[in-house]
Amino acid sequence: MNGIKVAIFDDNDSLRDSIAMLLSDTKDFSICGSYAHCLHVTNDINKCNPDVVVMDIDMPGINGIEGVKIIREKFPYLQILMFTVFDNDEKVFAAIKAGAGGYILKNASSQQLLAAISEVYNGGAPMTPGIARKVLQQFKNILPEETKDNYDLSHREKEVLGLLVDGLSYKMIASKLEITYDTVRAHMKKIYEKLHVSSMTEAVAKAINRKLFS
Amino acid sequence: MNGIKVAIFDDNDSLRDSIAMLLSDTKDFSICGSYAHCLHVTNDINKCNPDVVVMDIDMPGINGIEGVKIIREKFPYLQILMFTVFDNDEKVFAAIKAGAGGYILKNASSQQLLAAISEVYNGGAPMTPGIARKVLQQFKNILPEETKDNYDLSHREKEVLGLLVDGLSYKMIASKLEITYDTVRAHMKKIYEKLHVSSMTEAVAKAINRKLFS
DNA sequence: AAAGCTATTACCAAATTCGGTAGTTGTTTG
DNA sequence: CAAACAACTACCGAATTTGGTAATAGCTTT
Repeated sequence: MNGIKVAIFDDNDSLRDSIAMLLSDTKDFSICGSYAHCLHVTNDINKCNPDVVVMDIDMPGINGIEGVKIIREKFPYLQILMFTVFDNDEKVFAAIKAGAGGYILKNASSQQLLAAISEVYNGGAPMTPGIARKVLQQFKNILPEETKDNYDLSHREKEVLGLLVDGLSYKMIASKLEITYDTVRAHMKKIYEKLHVSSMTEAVAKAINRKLFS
Repeated sequence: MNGIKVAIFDDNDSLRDSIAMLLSDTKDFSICGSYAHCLHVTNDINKCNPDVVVMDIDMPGINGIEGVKIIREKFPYLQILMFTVFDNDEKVFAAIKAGAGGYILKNASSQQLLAAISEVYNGGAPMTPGIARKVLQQFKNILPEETKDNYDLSHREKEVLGLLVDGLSYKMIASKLEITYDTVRAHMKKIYEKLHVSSMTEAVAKAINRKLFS
């Protein structure tokens, strides 16, 4: 057949044509749509029904990241490969957050682009080495800290603190745990002591920031 | 010269030998150390002084992830490539958190292994497609929510909420902002309304979780 | 068996928070 | 100019939180 069907969104006409040409020359890929902007992205995709979308970022009207968001909402399983000149953290992370499945830079070779389209179609996450490193670095940073700070809370105390973080009052916690209001208070006192705080807000803030909850 | 110097840690003797053989056959790589465990990892690395470490996970005594942590502490700039059979989230994320610069599975081809060593050495982050997808997926999930949820807080309200998150009481906030206690209350009422909450704890939890503060 | 820890309940008094209502002032916007 | 909004102040009553002290029961460790 015509292989992986690709749709391109990029405001650079000649680049779009080059890619279309490239894809047409292979037997594993085919081009099913080529658009200069994302203004009618939903319609466009409905019409050409691609397997993979190649998406630029800098486009007039709706930028590529917004475009990805729109596509994600309407076509949750469609794979999207970002193909752009931007390699700054902000754009990269925004694209991933929006739901892009891969991110390669425009200085990549034709072969790399084809390989990336194929990879993203097959459930991989192709990235330019530098991009991959950025992602890994950032990922490492925001990965939940090991809860070395257990603060030695007992099981019950954690339970109470958890409910507190969920916004429950003493009374509600008592009801939920089927214990007395005064028991909840006793636990809270212990928790305050162990966390070195003296109010609900401080306890909640510390619990969340120390990744104990939520 | 002898190209990229590689040290291998893997308890499978024959696999280690295969890799050593493979590396010796190329001009771009050389093997400088081959070890069955991480028990003397610091010494080992000091002796052979590699550019890249290829690290298995399942090893007796000290596992590969612990090994990575040790290496990271002593040799912050040494690149480490995980090379293992494990493709479960827990191991993958733990390895990244520990400081691995790449993660490929043992079912990869020789060529892919060589490419990965080269890539990790050159500042990339080689990953098996499935691993990359896992990372991207998880990354997407824990990436800070877009602050689309600004909740339209006014400048003053943000200020008040910020102090609340820091654990201050109404009275303390009033004092800090040099306004009346009742004014603080007025702001709080607005904040509650905008955040759709009705207690300090809920406000704090929402503020932190929505990345509005701290 | 004594000591230590966890979970539980209880009461008091002071401090703090919450919801509602109401008003002034100054700035921005249609 | 009128309307809308942000910042500010004020009071009331009810609900909630906080700190202190005290006690019982079960379970584990020494």
